This record gives sequence, structure tokens and C-alpha cells, in this order.
Amino acid sequence: MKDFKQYFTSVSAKGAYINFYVNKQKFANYIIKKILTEKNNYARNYLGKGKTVIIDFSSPNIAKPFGVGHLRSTAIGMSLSHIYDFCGYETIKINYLGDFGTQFGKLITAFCRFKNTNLDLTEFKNDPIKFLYKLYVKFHSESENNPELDAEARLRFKKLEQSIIETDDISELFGDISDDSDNYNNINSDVYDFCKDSFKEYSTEEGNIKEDKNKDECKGKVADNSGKKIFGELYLWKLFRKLSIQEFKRIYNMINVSFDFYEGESQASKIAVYLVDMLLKAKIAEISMDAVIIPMGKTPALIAKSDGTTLYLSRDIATAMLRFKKFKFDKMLYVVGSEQSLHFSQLFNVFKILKENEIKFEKRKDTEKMDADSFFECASQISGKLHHIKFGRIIGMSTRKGNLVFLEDYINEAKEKAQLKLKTDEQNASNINVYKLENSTSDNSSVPDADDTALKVGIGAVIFNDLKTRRSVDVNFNWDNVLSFEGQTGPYLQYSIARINSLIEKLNKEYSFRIEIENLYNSEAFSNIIAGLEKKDFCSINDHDFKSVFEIVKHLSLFGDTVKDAVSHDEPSIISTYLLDLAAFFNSYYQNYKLMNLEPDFVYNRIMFLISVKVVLESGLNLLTVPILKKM
RNA sequence: GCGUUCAUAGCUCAGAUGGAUAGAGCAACAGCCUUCUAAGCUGUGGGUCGCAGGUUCGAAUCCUGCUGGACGCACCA
Repeated sequence: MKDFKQYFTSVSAKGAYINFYVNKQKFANYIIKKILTEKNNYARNYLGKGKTVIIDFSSPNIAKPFGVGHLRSTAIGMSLSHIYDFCGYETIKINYLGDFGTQFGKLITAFCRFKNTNLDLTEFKNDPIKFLYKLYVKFHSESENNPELDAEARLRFKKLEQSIIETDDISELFGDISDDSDNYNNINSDVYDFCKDSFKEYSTEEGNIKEDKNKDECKGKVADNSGKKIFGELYLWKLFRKLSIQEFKRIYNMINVSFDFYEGESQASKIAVYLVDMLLKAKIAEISMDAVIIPMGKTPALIAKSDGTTLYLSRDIATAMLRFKKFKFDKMLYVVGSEQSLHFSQLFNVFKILKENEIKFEKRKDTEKMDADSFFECASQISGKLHHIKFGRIIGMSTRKGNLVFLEDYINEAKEKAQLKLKTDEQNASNINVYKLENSTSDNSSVPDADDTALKVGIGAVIFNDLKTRRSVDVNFNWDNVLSFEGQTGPYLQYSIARINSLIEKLNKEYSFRIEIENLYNSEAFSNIIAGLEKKDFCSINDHDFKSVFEIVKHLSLFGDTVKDAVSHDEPSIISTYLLDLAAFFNSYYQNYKLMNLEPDFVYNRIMFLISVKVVLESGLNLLTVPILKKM
């Protein structure tokens, strides 16, 4: 700080502006040195020190395929979690699965009815999600002509809901539902009997469930994997959920996404019922047309249906409270499409109202499995901590044939394109090598694992495509744009890094520098190099390439501000834009200034410079969850 | 009808708290691979920043109105 002045050469006033002239050489060397020393900690900040942020994202519905629509939330949420982490926050990633609602009654009905007809159960084992999706579609086409199906579905859901709410298993309600300990891979043979004809046994003609005198013996039950008798609906639902989560995890794994917790809407349903009751007693909620509402603004918030069952909103209120109790978060982000804006503004309003009416709560002693007092105590602290991270819709999203696009197919298409590209590159390379062999300088090494590379390029293209524009704008889905690897794309960024690696490797060999770029992030080697260069400058204002070098270094120096911008706006695209500019600067430099055959000292310094560019590009791609490739 | 949101080059978008001559990529055209990866680079053309007012020394950016699109508006999530 004392020698702050040395970084400026002069100051002058020009019109309405005061211009500071920086000492470019000192500035450039300072930045390069800083990056080399701090490496992947360069540009980190501590805005969130001691603070906890929860990011609720992805949140697909179980028993439904993971489509491209969910990718946007997933990509944005995952990237935000990295960005918050980079800013010193304690970050908790939650996947809130849609595991509750009438559609499960439909699915169970369809499963029982169609199981033995033309749908193949081995298909269910091989690809449960696609199988269930087919069931769902089949149910809808058949129920048009057969209203009986809808009635059965409603009843089955009612039974499911009942058994979920009645369950005594608290861990089932509050635990991480992705736990793999109970293995549902082998379907219990009871289930076959259940599916066959049990429904007739316990449904009445009025469309109600028959009272069971002898609960454990009744036909509608099957043994779960611990041998306990549970309703068949509950069993199937758990099975569907388990299989769905397994499938989701496989996909998440592929795109480097992970969660700290998997929660389900079903978990909150029990508390939601209780919550509605409390809000009514506290006179915050009231009854209107048999339903329970909380009056606010123009559109009152509906928290219970006229039949007394809860809604999405009531479950979200309960979930937020549970999470606050558990994590004491300072901030919670819901990464959900902007079409749900009203829902979230209502949710946030509820907490505002709870805060304003704090004193109205009666302390209750008749708590059941939870501590109601502390539950409501925390409610007043939640207001202002919730944020809806909305994003625009994906328009025109369909396969080339016009159906829903499964994420995996989407990635595969991108991968195939990348494979094709790799193949033609290799051919071209071998053609060129015909010339090169005369000089025999080329080592003719092809890309190590073409399959893996293609996959990462495909994923990079797909993820980056969702993160390159501001969240708020609707994206026009266009296959040609997504599958383009040129210009402002993920592969362009990956390619820039691959180029730096390959260049450094070549120079390393040519000049015998022995710079261990492999160990850049985990060895002391670099720190030592830097320490040895304490007094030395990497670049000078008189260098022939200084203008271009400085342009890049200036941009490198802005990375920290870019990260802060991104976190304060919850906007990954700010990082994307930054990286595209950086890559463009670098590629321009690469093309215009060749390093081979220059003085060793100079080349060595430029390698250091290139490493600083690489460090920032890689940090940035990590923030976006775009895979980094050594070679392409 | 009410609410939210968007409108910048032929297309997709930057331009985020008002600042100097509004920038990229794609597409088009003209070039550049027998020295570092052409998934790249260099150049050319392309704009009444939806329209009309207002605030300001200064507006793509802020305010008002209008037009056009998207989404949402009580028992779905």
C-alpha cells in the first residue's frame, strides 16, 4: 500500500474525466506474480466468511425423465454453489425432489394395470425412468376413454398420502432420502400379488378405502425389505423414488453435479398439515370458500385445499422452516424458473407476515414429533433471507422429431459431434504429418482418450450454453447453436486451455525448462520458482508483444471483480462473458506472437505469463462446472 | 383485465449501480495452416439501441406512456 504510487506514472484531467496513467510494466508484473503465487486461490474473496447459504436447485420430479428443462436450474445452481464457495460462504446444495402429488397415484395405477399386458418388466429394471415415463404417457392416453382409471389413481394417491403421513419413521421424514442403505433392486415377490388384484379388495364402490380390521393381514400390503408390512402404494412409491434417485445420480455424476442433501416434498407434508392449523389458530390464515388462505396483496396465498390437504406452498413454508432450524442459513436461493415468480413472492410474503405477527403465536404444548415452539420462533427470522433465482424459459425445446428431449440424449448428440470433429482432426493431422516427417519434429501423439474427450467437450458445450446468457432471458433452443463448438462456446474455452498446455509442453521440451505444469496446483515447485524470481520482471514495456500481453494481464486483474459481480447478482453468465473475452485475447496473442525460436529467458517469462492465463481460465471454468481438458 | 418480465446488427447475445467513438459470436464476403492444435486468427460490410415524451452537462442504461412477445393470476407443482 505504501508504494501504491509506483503503479501510476501520471494523472491528468481531460474533460469531465480524471485519467490515471498506470505504470504498465509494474502493474503487469505484479499481477502475473500474484496469480502464480496464489494459483487457484487467485481472486478468491471472503465476502461470505462465516455465512451459510443454501442453494436449492435442479429439483426434478421423480419418475419423470431428466429433461433439458431441468438442466438450466442444475447448471445455474451448481455454478452458483461454486461461486459462493469461492467467495467464502459455507454452501449447502439441496435437491428438492418432486416426490408428492396426484401423478404418483396415476403411476401406481398404471404400473398395476399395465404390468402384465404389453409392457415388459425387464425394461423396468434396465431403464426404470424411461419405463415409468412410458407408463405415464400410456396412462394418459388410456384414461381419456376410461375415467375409471382416474378414479383409481385418486384413491391410490389418497392411500399413499395417508401412509406417508401416518408413518412413524422420522428418519424417513427428515433424513436424506438418497440414502442407499435399503436396497430395492430386488423387487419383493409380494408386489406381484399386490399389482394383480389387490385394488378390488380394499376399494369400495363409493370410491373410498375399506376399513381394515386386521391391518397387517389385509391384501393391500406387501413386505418391505426389512420384512415390515406396508401398503403396496407406499412400497411402489418408495421403489420408484429410489430408482429415480439412482438414475438422477448417474446423470449428475456425468456432469459433475453433486448435492449435500436430497429432500422430497413428501417429507414436509406432515408438518405442513400442522403448520396450516397453527396459522389458523394464530389468525394469520383464514378460511375462504372452504380453503385456507393467507390474505396478502391482490392474490391471497392458498395454503390448504378445501378437502384439507396441503399444497406446494404450504409444504414450501414448512420446508423453509425445517431448513432454517437445521442449518441456520443466512441466505437461501431457490433456483427455479421465472414462471414460478408468484409462488415465491407469496412464500416470501408469508415469512414477512410471520415476522410482523410474531407475538400472535400461541405457545403450544401438544407438540407431536417436533418442537413447535422453536419451530415458530425461527419463522420470524427467515424473512428477507429467501431469494428466488429465476431464469427464463427454454423455447422451442424438442428433439428433431418433436418430442421431449432427455438430457442424456442431448449430451450424447453433442458428444457424437465432438467425436466426429476429433476424427477428422486426426486425419488432417496425419495428412500434415506426411510433410512433417521429413523434418521429423512432430511427435505424432494423438489425443489420449478420444471417447472421454468427446464427452467432456459435449458436456462443456451443453452446460456453457445454459450459462452464457443472463438468467432472465428466455433462451431460444436451437440445435445448431448448441452443437456449435465455434466462437462463444464452452469448447472454445476448453480449446484455449488445451492450446496453452500444448504450447508450454512444446516449449518445455524445446528449451529443456523442466517446468512441471502437471503439478501446478499441488506442488511447491511453483512457489519456489516465483520466490526465485522475486526481483525479476516477466515482461517489459519494451517487449515487442507488450501491448498484447498487457491487454491480457489487465483482463486477468479484473477476475476478482468479476467474481464479486457474479455473486452479488447471482449470475454465472458474468463469469462466462469474462472468460470468453479472456480466451479471445489469448487466442489473438497466440496467433500473432510465436514463441518458438526466441531467446530462452524471454520464452521462460512468457511461459509464466501463459500459466497465469491458464490459472484464471481454469478457475473460471471450475466456477461454471465446465470440464477442463488437457488436450483436445 | 391485473401482475412480472423482456425488446440492442439478418440471427444469438454483451453493454448490471447514467459517462468518452454502442461491442462480440454466428451467418456473408476477403485473407491466413510444410515454426507453437484452423474447435483458431486477421480484415470488410452490417445499428434511428421497439416507439414517443421526460429527467440530466450527458441516457441503450433512470421516469412516464404506448406497441409487441413471454410467463403468471385460488384448490397442479
